[in-house]
Amino acid sequence: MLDKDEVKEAIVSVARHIFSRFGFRKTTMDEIAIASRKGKSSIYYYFASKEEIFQAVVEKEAEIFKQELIKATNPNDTPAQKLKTHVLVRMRSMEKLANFYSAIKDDFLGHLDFIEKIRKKYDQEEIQMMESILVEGVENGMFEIDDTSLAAIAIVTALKGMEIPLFWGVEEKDLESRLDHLIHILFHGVMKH
Amino acid sequence: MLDKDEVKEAIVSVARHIFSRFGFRKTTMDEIAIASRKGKSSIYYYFASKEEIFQAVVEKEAEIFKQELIKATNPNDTPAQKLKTHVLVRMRSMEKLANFYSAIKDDFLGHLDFIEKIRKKYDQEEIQMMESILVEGVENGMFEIDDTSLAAIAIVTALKGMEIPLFWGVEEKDLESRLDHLIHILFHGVMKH
DNA sequence: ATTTATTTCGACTAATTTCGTCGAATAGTC
DNA sequence: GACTATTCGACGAAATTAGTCGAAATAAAT
Repeated sequence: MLDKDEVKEAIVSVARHIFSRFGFRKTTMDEIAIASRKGKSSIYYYFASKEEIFQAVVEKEAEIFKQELIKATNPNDTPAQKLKTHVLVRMRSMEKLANFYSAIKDDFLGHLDFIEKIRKKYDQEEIQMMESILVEGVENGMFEIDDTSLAAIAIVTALKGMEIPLFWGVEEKDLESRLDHLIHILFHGVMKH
Repeated sequence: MLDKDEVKEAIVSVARHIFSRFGFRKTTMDEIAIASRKGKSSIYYYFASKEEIFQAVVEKEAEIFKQELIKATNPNDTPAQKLKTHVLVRMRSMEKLANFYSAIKDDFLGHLDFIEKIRKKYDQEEIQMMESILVEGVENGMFEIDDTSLAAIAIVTALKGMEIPLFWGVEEKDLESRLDHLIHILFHGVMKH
């Protein structure tokens, strides 16, 4: 017999696909069921509601996002290299998510409070990652920062600011050059001279 | 005051955009209204129903398609050139429509009989265009065809067959080579030797 | 084999969404 | 001011959809 979790995984994967195309509101349970080759009631055997499926999808996206950041981190890199890699990988991963987020951006999702929770949790984790890079840089004398905690928050916040144009379809070239600028500014504002 | 037809045009244009993204079923009148910066009732002032808007969109697509074929026709070309141009322009225009058709392909549109009517009308017109090319070719001795009417139907039918892979996402390279083959076959089966 | 637990599904209902209507309000014209 | 053209909010009817329930089917356990 197939493991229950595997079935759930499969449903989430199918649902992610449909949510990416039609957003939350326009995606129906019947569509998810049919695409999963199941009856609608069978879907409810695994998930209590449409929101619960959506939550699983969002959590999976967030987890993949985090893993990509971790995977890209080479422990042997200098802190400066780590910082640059982090920024670049972050944007590349975000681009992959852009479809998904632009599909759901018109749905009113304010009533789904788990989204805010997930966002905060992963925010926190990314800030931790960033801070440990900064701390390492300070320790080996490469960076010069008074309050690494505040600096980490500031940098992550700045990076998040750069997501926004992704979802509103700003020209990519413009985006790349902005990214270069940001990296440049980060480095020359942060490197010991 | 703005002309009534201009407002209708604007609504059709907005609607085309939304239909392309969500298909017929998932597109709501409210969305069309909001995107047109109007109340929903105002839309009904110009169109009697959602179907009527959709019909206008389909007719516009068909008309643009036809105009592109006409525009691409250079009267000074040889019939052989005209035939080749027709085939190429047809596929290029079809590619532009592929989004629209793949968006609505999952909706059950069998109950909208005007679609069939429009299709038939433009079918007829394209066959006429094709036949006049063939006739011209026969008259100046370039082509050798017994029944140009039947031949025109056969060729247009073959071309329509090549639309299908467009909507199901076959590899483009494969498509291009198929197109080359078709043109090649058409010519060497049709040119007087 | 029989019982028990797991999984699927069709049919149904309640809640929501959406179409389309109507009458009133607003703006533009004579 | 009267008259027409246009917009809109509120509403009911119809359709769609989320979620339930019990029964059927399938697999596991005894």
